[in-house]
Amino acid sequence: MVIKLHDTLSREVKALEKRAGEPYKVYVCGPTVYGPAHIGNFITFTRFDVLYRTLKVAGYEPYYVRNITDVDDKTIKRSQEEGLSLQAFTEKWTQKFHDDCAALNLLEPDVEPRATEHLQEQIDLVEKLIEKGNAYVGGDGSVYYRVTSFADYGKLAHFDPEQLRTQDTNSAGTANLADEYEREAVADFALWKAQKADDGANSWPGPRHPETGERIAGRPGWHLECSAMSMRYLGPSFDLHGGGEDLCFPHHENEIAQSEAATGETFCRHWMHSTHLLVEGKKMSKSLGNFFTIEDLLEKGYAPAAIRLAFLQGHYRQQFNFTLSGIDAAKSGLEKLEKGLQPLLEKAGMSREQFTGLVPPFAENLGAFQNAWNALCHDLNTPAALGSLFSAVKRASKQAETAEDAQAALRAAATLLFALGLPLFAAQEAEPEAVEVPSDIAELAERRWQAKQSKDFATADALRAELTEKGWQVLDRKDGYDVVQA
RNA sequence: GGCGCGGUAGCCAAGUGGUAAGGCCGGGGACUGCAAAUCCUCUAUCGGCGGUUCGAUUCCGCCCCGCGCCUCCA
Repeated sequence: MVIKLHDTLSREVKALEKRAGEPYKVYVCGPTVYGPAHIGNFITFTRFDVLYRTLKVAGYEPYYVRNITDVDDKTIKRSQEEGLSLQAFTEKWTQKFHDDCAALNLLEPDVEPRATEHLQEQIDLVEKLIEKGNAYVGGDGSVYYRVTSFADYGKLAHFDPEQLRTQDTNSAGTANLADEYEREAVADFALWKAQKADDGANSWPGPRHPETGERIAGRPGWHLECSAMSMRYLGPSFDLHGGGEDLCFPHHENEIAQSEAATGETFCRHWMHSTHLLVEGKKMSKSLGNFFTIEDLLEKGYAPAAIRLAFLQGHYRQQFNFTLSGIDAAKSGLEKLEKGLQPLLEKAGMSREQFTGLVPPFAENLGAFQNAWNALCHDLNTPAALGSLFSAVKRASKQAETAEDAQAALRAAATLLFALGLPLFAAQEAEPEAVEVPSDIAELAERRWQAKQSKDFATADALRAELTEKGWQVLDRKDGYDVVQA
């Protein structure tokens, strides 16, 4: 099956081309580990996870690289504030990131390179750019990329190069001239930042100065690590590169400039960007109280699978409004899917464990689930896929006549659920039990049961009302009853 | 200012030149003494005004409203 995706560079929905005999090479810009990632970060990573899974199911044999940026202004500053070494600090947050990824059922990338572990590749790249005339040492001793040396600069973000060169204010309206003496042009960006006093111990011998031949102490600039690491693991030209929409410019634009100037080859054939989310209708911010980490949501009692489903209810190129009530809705939806599959499991003679143990993909007709799959293949349309998935579960239950039918439908369902990364039947361990029923409540419930047994419904109803008032609910069974908190 | 996106039922959200998927919530019904659960079922002419067309929610133009990037924020 061919997957089609919108490409930022051409601004078209294009078929992804798998090169025979080669894996499909994907690079996604991972987190900068200076604190807990928030749901905005994770909706992006979840979307790329769905892409990765979909590529797997479709037979693209994806090779997925997602980096960890563990050196920049923020990581250095915060580690110093906490009195930790950069390494210890970033390790802590990397671990936290991994925990959250696992909670959200994100598959691990094939490689997860860290910036500080690939300094040599970055230094080599800078030296090559200096050598080719694309980079220079600025007034402050840092190495800058000469934007005018790259004719295609601006092609990804579709910005006018001339305007970029001459733009003297940024979008906040502030002057863009702070370091005009350090750089030749305002659009030039740092490849290697010369050591500063407040960098502390976070300095490495860098590229050689073109005149003195001495290594410039400092640290890599932003953008550089992604060029160096993507080419290290995927080669000078690979298939797909992605990240959040904010990375389109300047980050990805600069990656292209660095990489293509150095290699002369097309850096990447397809660019995918994930639109930012709104939370409760507003841009997420701490002051508005709508800023959430995964941990925040888990502490509020939301199930990770419900969070994931809520993420997928929106299309990756469409502005999406994430809400807490949306997670509740997703939770109900998840339960509906599980209940909807029950008749198929029974007909197929399959247990829940056997079902969740199925390892897709299955190369066969997807039957009722074909539409859902088609939606995923068409620009990763997860909302449409989910819509079709719900319909398909219902339809498959009705249509399945034999155990074989049911089994085939379940394999198809498992394939779709794998692609979406939705773990069903996983939340069972969260059963209540722990809640103790107070003795007075238990006594009221027992009296109601006795009243009911003796057909004294008036008393039974009165007792039920009393229990409800106290926040408890009686659920009758054929041979008894349960008492739960309302 | 430059580039771009969106406005579809109470909420979330697909989609199509020929009168609109799905999910949540809510209503009605069936079934249970009641309740819960379950099952069935119901709820939109697609921001406004023009144009093209046999026919537009879907194409074009204008307008209104909301939003994103151009800030080392995914």
